[in-house]
Amino acid sequence: MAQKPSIPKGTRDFLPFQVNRRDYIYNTIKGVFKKFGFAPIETPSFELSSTLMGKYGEEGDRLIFRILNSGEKVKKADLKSLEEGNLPRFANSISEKALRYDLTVPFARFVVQHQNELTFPFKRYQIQPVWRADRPQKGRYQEFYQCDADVVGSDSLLFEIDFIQIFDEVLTKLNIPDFSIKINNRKVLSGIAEITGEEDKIIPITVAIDKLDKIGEEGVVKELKEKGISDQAIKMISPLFSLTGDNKRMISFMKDFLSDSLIGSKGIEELEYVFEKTNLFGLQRAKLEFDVTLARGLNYYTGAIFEVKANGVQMGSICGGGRYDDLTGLFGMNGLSGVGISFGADRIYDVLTELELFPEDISQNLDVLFVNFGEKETQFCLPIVKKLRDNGISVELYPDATKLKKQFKYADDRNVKYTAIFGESEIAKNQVTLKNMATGEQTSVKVDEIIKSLTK
RNA sequence: GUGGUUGUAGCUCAGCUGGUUAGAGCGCCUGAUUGUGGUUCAGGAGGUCGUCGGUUCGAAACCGAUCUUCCACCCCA
Repeated sequence: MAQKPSIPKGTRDFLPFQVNRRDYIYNTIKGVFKKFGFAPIETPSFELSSTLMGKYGEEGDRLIFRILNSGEKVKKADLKSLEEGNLPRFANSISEKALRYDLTVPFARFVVQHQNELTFPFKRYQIQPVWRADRPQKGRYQEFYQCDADVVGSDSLLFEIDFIQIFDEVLTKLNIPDFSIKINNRKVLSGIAEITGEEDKIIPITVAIDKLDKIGEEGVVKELKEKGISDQAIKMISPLFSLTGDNKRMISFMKDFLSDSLIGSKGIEELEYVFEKTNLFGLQRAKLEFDVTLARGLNYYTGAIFEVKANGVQMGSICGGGRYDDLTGLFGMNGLSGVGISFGADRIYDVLTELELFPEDISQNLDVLFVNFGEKETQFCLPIVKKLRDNGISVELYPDATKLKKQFKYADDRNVKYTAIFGESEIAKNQVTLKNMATGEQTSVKVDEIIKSLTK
């Protein structure tokens, strides 16, 4: 018996209307990337394990999909390591490849490998699927697409400003009514750790305060204590919990707060620059917000950190990004600063669905359907069909001369704009009857004028 | 990775403390309407109750395993 077919957890099939909607998102993003001077690249869906492992922290390693060695190669299995409980070593003995976990690390590898073929600063965009062995939830899949734009080879803050505009422009074009671009700076976070005398605990500190809006001040204090942060340090940090007001005010507060920290002051200076320059031209719909509690991608970000949230929708962040000063250093090429952003296309899809923001016409795959009346009428139809197609109009002639009810229902299901009726009586008058499927209105047009009336 | 949750027709869901032939709405197909879809009416098809095993005279229901869904952690797009 045929078993019920299924697909692995956290993966999805896409129906035509869904692919149309996804393409609409990708094309919008691509258009803006191109406008800002980014060029496309692609990298393999899987990399050598050694390229990926250890680049995302311990958590990340756990979530990387490994590819089992093929055929005879599994014989290399290091059974001794398995017995000794050394699972990473055992895994490496049977797997030397892994599915791409994000687009940033493969990009760093790409830049190092092709450094002599690239012109710096090198700006690329890349839209490809990535895989994570995470437990699926709503808006979290094991296979999903990332749409990244990065620039390497420049530490100019002008790129941070460009990326803010890219976020703004893409999401405005997609018609998302209300969204916030949150920005912070890793140097500010370092500064906080420094002035509290807990420099080595920067990660636990920032991870804890990142949860402020979720678990509240008490929760954060509790977590800080659990991580072994001194009471004195917690007391110093606590003013940050109630930091509110406009960006200018928060920044000036942080400026004082971090005045004893060189690195912290540098972070504030960078933020000030970005805000000041962005204010010169303004943004369309985005709210640009400084958020000290924002702490993402700490494993490699060194400067700006971005996160974008759609307001009024229950959904995690829809975009992220930041600056990483030495990503290519991991592959032996030092001193190249990079900054980049990523659009979470799948989440944007869910937001657009929830807010009903997809345009109607993107699910339209067929402009005209010709009714099939039989062999004789087909003779007259085919040249017209050809002519319409040559003019960029998508046309089908129904494959069988079945009853009209069925043909019209097919046209309806296909969401066709016009049904063309070219039967005996029309042929006699050298006219075609065009039925507008949305309004039900029928008009007779001369055969020579079909294209004119369809393209107006 | 930890704790929980879900699975019955294409879809959304009923189905009582285990008891004949498992239901509804929507969708689908056929006809009313042999040159007209979206409305209406009449009829029809469609289910090894996620899968495997166990308990029982008897399981959609109880137990176990497994897969899947969603949720909270962890982390993250």
